[in-house]
Amino acid sequence: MNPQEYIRNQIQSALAQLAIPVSDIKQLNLEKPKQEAYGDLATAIAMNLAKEQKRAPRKLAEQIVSRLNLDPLYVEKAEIAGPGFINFYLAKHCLQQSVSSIVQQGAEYGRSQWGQGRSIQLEFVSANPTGPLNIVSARAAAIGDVLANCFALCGFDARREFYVNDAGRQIRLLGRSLSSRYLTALGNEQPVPEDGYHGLYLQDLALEILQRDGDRYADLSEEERDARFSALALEYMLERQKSSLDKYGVHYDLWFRESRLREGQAHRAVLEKLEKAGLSYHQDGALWFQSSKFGDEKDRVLITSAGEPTYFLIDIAYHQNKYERGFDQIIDFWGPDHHGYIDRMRAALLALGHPADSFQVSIIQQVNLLRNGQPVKMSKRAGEIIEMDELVEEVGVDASRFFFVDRRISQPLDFDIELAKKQTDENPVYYVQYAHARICNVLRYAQEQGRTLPEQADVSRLENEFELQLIKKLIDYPEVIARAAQYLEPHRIPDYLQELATVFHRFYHENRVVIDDEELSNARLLLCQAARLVLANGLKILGISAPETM
RNA sequence: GCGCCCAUAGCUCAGCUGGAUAGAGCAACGGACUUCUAAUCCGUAGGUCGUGCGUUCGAAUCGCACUGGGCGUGCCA
Repeated sequence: MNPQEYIRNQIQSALAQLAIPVSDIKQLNLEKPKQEAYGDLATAIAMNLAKEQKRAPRKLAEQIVSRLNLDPLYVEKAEIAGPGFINFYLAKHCLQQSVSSIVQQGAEYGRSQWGQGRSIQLEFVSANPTGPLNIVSARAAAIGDVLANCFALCGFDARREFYVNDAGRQIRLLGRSLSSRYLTALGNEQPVPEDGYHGLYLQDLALEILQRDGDRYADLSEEERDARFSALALEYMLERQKSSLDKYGVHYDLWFRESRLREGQAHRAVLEKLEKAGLSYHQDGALWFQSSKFGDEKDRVLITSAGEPTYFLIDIAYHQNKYERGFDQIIDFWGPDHHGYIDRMRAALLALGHPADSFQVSIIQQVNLLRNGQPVKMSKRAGEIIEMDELVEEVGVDASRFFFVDRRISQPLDFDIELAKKQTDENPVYYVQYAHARICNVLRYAQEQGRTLPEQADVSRLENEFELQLIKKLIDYPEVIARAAQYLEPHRIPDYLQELATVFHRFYHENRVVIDDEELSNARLLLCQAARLVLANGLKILGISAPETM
C-alpha cells in the first residue's frame, strides 16, 4: 500500500467513526502542499465537509485527527493548520522502505487495481482513409495511445480502436480522383474533380498501378473503373496509415470498418429499437430521431427523404456495436470540428438505454501548423498537408510524442516546423532521457568498480534532504498515472517526469553514489535503481525510448 | 443569432478540479566541472491570472456580462 492509500483509508475510517459518510471519493483528495513546511500530503476535507455538516472547519479537523490511528512508522504526525487543513508528515521509515518496494515491483511499479478488470475502449485518430495521416492525427495518436497505456496499468482491460470510414461519398470521390490520375498517366488527360483529392500521393499510386497492372483498367466503364480504383485506393491508404502509426509506436487492437456495419445492415436494429421506444417519427419524407428529448438542441435525421441512412445513424450503429461487444466504458477522441456532434451521440446512446457515464468524448484541440511563425493552411483536399511521417522523420518519434502529449488536450497546439527542428536539442524529452542515461552510467560505473548492484540495502542510511526529496517524488508516480487516466490528462506524465528528472539531477549533483562507505553506497545505488525504474516506466507509458547512454 | 474551446511571466505552458505566499521550461543576467556524463546544477530578474460584477470563511479555478482569438451550428461524410 502506498502512503496516499494508507492515509485515505485512515481518514475514511475516522469519518466513519464520526458517522459522516463520504460517497464522493473526490472529497478525499490528498494534495501535495506547495510549501514544504505544510507537510508531505494535505487534505482540505474538513473544510469541504464543514458546510454540509454545519460544523466549524477546524473543530471538524480536530475530530478527524483525534480519530486517526496512524502508524508512526508510516506517518510521523498529522497537524491541523490554517483554516482547517490537515497536514500529514510522512515518517522517514515509510519513505525509505518505498525505495526497496519500488525496486521490488520493478516494471510493475505504478500499477493499481482501480479498473478492477473493467473493459474500456479508446477510439482515436479514425482519420478518413483518403490521404496520408497528418500532424493532427499524430497528436491524437500519441494521446490515445498513452491514455490506453495508463488505463491498462490502472487495472482496466483497455482496447485501442480505429474506425475506418470506408464507405460513402468520399471514397467514391477518392476512386474518381485516382482514376483521373491513372488516365492522365496513360496520356488521356483527365482533371481531378474539383472537390476530389488533389494530393500527389494519388499520382504516385496511379503510376504504381500502371507499372503493375498496365492499361487494363482503361477500357472499363467509368462506373466500373471508379469502383475498382476506390477499392485500390482504400487499401493503399489503409496500409499507408497503418505503417505511419506503426513507425510511431501505435498499435491498434482493431481497425473497424464502416462497411462492415453497412453490409450487416446494423442500422436497422437501431431503427427498430428507437421506433419501438417511440423515439422516431416521419416528417418531410425523412425519418427523425427525437434527440432533443435527451439533451440535444434539436432532433436529427436518421433516414433522408432519399431513403439513405445518414452518417449519424451509421455512427449510432457503430457505438451500439461497441456496447454489444461488451465494453463497460467507451471513450472517443474527436477533433474540435466534431464538438457539435457530442450531444446527439450522447442522446442516441441514452435513448438506447446505455448509462450516461459509460460514454465519454474528449475533444482534442487542433494543431496549428506554423512555418517560420506563419500559419500553414492545412487542407487534405488541396494536398497541402504536412504528413505525420514527415514530422516523425524530422523530429523523431521520441520528441514528437513527448511534444504532443506534453500539453493539455483542450489546449490548441502551435507547432512551428522550423522551430521544432531548431529546438531538437532543447526539447525537454532529452532532459528526461538524459537523467535515465545518467543513472545507467552510474550503475555501470559501480559495476566497473567491482560493486554488485544491490537488491536490498540498508535504506535507513538515506536521510539527507536530496535523498528524501527524490524518494518523495518517486512515490508520487502511481497517483500521476491514475490521475492522467481518470481526468484524461496525459500531460501530467511528461510534466511529472521532468520534475523527477530535476530532483534526480539535483540529488546526483549533491551526492556521490559510488563511495567508500559501502553501506551508504549500496543504499544510494538502490535509490538510483528505483529512480531509473520510474523514469523507464514513465517513458514506456509515453512510448518513448529510455536510452542507456547519450 | 445560438453553442463549444481558449485567454496566467517577454515566449511555450503547468496550477492536482474551490484552498495556504500563483509555479516550471525556454529566452535574459550572474555563478559552479581536478569528481559516477556540464545534454547538468545553483542563484537573480520577470505577474492587474483578458476586463467588470457576483457566489463564500476563501476564486486563476465556480456563475453572469463584456473584450479578444479559434471552431462549430446540413435531410454532408
